[in-house]
Amino acid sequence: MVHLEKYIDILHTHHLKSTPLRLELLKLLSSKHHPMTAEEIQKKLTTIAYDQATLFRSLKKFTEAKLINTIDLGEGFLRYEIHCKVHSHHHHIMCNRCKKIEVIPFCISQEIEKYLTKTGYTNISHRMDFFGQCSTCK
Amino acid sequence: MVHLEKYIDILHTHHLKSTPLRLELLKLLSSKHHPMTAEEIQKKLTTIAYDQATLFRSLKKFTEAKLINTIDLGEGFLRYEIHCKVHSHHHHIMCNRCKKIEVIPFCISQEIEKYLTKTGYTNISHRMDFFGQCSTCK
DNA sequence: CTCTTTGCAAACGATTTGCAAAAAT
DNA sequence: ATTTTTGCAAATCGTTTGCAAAGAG
Repeated sequence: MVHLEKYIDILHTHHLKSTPLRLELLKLLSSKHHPMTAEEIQKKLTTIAYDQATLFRSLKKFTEAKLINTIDLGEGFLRYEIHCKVHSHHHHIMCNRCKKIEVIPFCISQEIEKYLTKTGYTNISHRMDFFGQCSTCK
Repeated sequence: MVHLEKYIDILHTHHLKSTPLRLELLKLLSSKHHPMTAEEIQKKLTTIAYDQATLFRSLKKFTEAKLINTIDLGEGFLRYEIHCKVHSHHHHIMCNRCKKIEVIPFCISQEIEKYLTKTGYTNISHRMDFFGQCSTCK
């Protein structure tokens, strides 16, 4: 109970009420710096009872509050990853074969963003994902 | 009839049998260098009768044959664009407000691909999409 | 003639929704 | 006390599938 207060605080700071599921979800996502699917989350979150709909609602709330990032690697479902200042802006590479996901800890969008700014775009954001065969699958 | 032979040829070159839907679909996608949704395609393809399932099957076949590119901008549905050597490798920017999609005619992935190659990845590909407010929506 | 493609209707799977009850602050 | 969150069940929506009939080469 005692060290859950950290997570209660985080939720409150983000204007989210603290509930059993939200605490466990935040704890889980904080422990893994890895984009998890809803299914993976459900398999891990076995200590409490909750409904699937509630999980999706919490994930949406967390995303809106920028507590987590929603990641779409074109798999047909979404992944969720804690939004952490330490690994701030990064990208991912997923292995074509084993589906392992790794972080690419830097970005290279400046040239395109400069081009887009000149073209008249504002408020520019981007998505950039890589795919390839990892060294163990080769 | 006569100038459809061009499209029949293209289909055959790609080992695809020529059918009324495939011809019209190829003609439509060739006329627009723009990533269209299945719904948009259906609204345009009114001269012939066909089933939705057939359309999706044709889109999948075309993609496998690399006649078209399937594009996922995270909208919850896919878009399809003719695969054309003239605009070969490019990316897209979509306006946050009006959803207009424009082509970014160049790429900047070399630095990351070099990094990934060093890390042991082979067969690297990527996805890169930009989002922002366009000049008319500003 | 053989293999591929089609139409139809039903299935899919991730996510969302309506609603009334329960919980958080 | 008020607002938010939950559980349940049903719905949504883009896309896919099984199957037997039709069409292409």
